[in-house]
Amino acid sequence: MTESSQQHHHRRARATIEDVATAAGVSVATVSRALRNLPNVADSTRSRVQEAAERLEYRADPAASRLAAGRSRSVAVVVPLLNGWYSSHVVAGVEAVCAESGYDTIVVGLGPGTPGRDLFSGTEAIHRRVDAIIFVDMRVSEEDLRLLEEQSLVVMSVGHEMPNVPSVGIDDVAVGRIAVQHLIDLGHRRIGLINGPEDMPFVVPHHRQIGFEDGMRAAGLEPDPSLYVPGNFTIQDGADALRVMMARKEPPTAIFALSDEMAFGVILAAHELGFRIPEHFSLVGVDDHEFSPVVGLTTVHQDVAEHGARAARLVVRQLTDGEEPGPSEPAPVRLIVRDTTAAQPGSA
Amino acid sequence: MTESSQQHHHRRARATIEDVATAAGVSVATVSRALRNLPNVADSTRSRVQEAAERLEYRADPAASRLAAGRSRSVAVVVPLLNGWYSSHVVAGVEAVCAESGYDTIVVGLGPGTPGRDLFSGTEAIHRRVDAIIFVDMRVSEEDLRLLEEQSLVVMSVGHEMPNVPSVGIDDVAVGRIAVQHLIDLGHRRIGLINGPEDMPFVVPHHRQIGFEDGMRAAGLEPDPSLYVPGNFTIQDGADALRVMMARKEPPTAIFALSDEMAFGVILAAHELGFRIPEHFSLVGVDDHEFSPVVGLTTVHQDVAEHGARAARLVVRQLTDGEEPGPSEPAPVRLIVRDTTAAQPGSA
DNA sequence: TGTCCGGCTGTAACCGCTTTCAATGGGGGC
DNA sequence: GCCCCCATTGAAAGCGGTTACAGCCGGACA
Repeated sequence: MTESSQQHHHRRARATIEDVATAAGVSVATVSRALRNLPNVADSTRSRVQEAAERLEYRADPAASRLAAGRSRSVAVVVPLLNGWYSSHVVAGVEAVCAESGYDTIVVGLGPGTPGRDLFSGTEAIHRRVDAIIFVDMRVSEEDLRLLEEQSLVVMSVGHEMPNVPSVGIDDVAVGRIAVQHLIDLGHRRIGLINGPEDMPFVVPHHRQIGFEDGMRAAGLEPDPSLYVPGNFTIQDGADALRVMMARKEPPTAIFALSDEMAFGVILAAHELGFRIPEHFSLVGVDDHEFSPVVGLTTVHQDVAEHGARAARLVVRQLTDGEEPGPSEPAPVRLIVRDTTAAQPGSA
Repeated sequence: MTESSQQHHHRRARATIEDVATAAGVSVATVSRALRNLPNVADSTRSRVQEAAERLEYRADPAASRLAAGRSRSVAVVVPLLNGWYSSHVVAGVEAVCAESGYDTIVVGLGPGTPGRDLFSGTEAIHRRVDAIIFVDMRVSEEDLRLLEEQSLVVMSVGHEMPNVPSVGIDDVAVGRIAVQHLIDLGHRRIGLINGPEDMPFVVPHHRQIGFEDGMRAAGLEPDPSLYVPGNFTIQDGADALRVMMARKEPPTAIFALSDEMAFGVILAAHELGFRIPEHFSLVGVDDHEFSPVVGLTTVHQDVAEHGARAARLVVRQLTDGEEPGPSEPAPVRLIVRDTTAAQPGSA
């Protein structure tokens, strides 16, 4: 091997649109149109351009496109916690359809853990960085929404309804109703609720509670708030809640936990306390976490990744066709009966 | 309210760098320098510019900056599964430091679930989209690495070592050794291993297995491969593995599961099969999952979010100072003894 | 056969910032 | 007091696309 042959082959510099134009014998404008499948390009021309592009391994520089076109072809997913079960599933769903549609997915963690941070201040504000923002489980102030509006960003919410913002999520009232209905059908009357945090006005747990109470009343039962124990959606909260409930004179015969993670805590604490499920009490959760089938947890299933996917689809459609999404119906949920619920012994 | 007053206040169009220049009475070049804290700007000038910028609510258009500067100020995190425990924690860590350093974090899911997709093909190739790529738990071909190299992208790996790529992760051999050592110290001799997948040559489980075997031999014990059960790191795999192990004539008195999720499966199956832990056998996992303290699982702790953070810091530093990271030492791990391990009854 | 129309293309003006290079001016050294 | 040097600043050339606008040309229509 001679000196001259050694690795002098360092690939030509990245081809620009001009190179392609030259190679195809057309103008850059035509290349641009041809490659983006815009109309008004003769078929023969288009294929000639495509060939040239392929041959040169041409890829449009996204920065240049963005600058010229004024659209970034990327969407931000803003979540309180990037490694939470719910958020990470939503992100996965969003990313899948964004990728498919040619959008970049940029994630932003904006929880209690990141105090000073917000989307608007600082050099690194969201400004002009993305075409759309998908909020997951976040409350956004009117003021902030107005700012986003002003930048004509497409906004979407997952898991939390906000006025004037299209959202995807489930009917949380129905979730509560379905869960409690199942327990009532099994003959349970004294049903405990492992609720959301008690101080903060989150709407998801609130709705589920409403559904729970609706369901009770529909069956002619009066919900007993002394059987509500607040929780923060962690497994530990579930475990703690069970201890509190079982310390009562008359413990519930069934428990509705607002999330599977809390239900897992219940299961653990039950083992420790010597209770057996469903012999001693029934338990139903919400989510259908990956672990739920394994522990046999009866739960209200929701397809969270699909929520993200759906949100992303709506966003992409709006970005593409300008088609504003109407008020969409809530994503489906369904009860999955497994091994943690059984008929209340004393009942019919 | 008269007709003319209605909402005609639509905020002035976004200020450009020129507006700031005019407002501050300097040239755009000076504004650019002043706002990015470059040297060679008089203090008085700088503050005048800053004031003007603030007053006009000026934010540099990222697309324009990117195009002009040739750097995108964003990094890609490529993971096999966006909603896995490990990946989502790494992503969280990466995002936190990227945000702090003014980088966007764009996520890419590139697992078995997304067959045709790769980083290089298609219009939406990674090309020129990011300054750096952080691979999480991914094997990347030499060929692909060469392509990335060519684009002079900074590359980093988390959780998986590759030749010629700086990586952050733990010493997986040590993990195996630590876990088994603990069990041996407790008097266990017949120790089961819930391993990685048996067909695929993943290095993480392999290293942990090596460590496991090293530890055994160091104590004068011969590891017994018939006590190895393959798994795929899911809770279900753990449960299944326990059943297999316990079906043996001489079941192990202790089990080392290569991940906490698999260990959870063991705990569940144990309940079902009527085994008590640690009375009937000891169990140690790896990860220190959020659930582990709650179930009392003894495990080898690793701070996964911190891995991501560390990787991001290295990347940012390299991007900023051009300082290539030397071979860094592995992140620390430590044994956390909780309730699933105890002395082997028959031992000293 | 002369217009008109519509499909294709090309020209060139941006998009908004970074950076090179040259110009300017004041202070220190001699 | 003069000259040189360095700290500041500005002018202008990109960065690599997109797109409004205008030109060209052949067929349909009268």
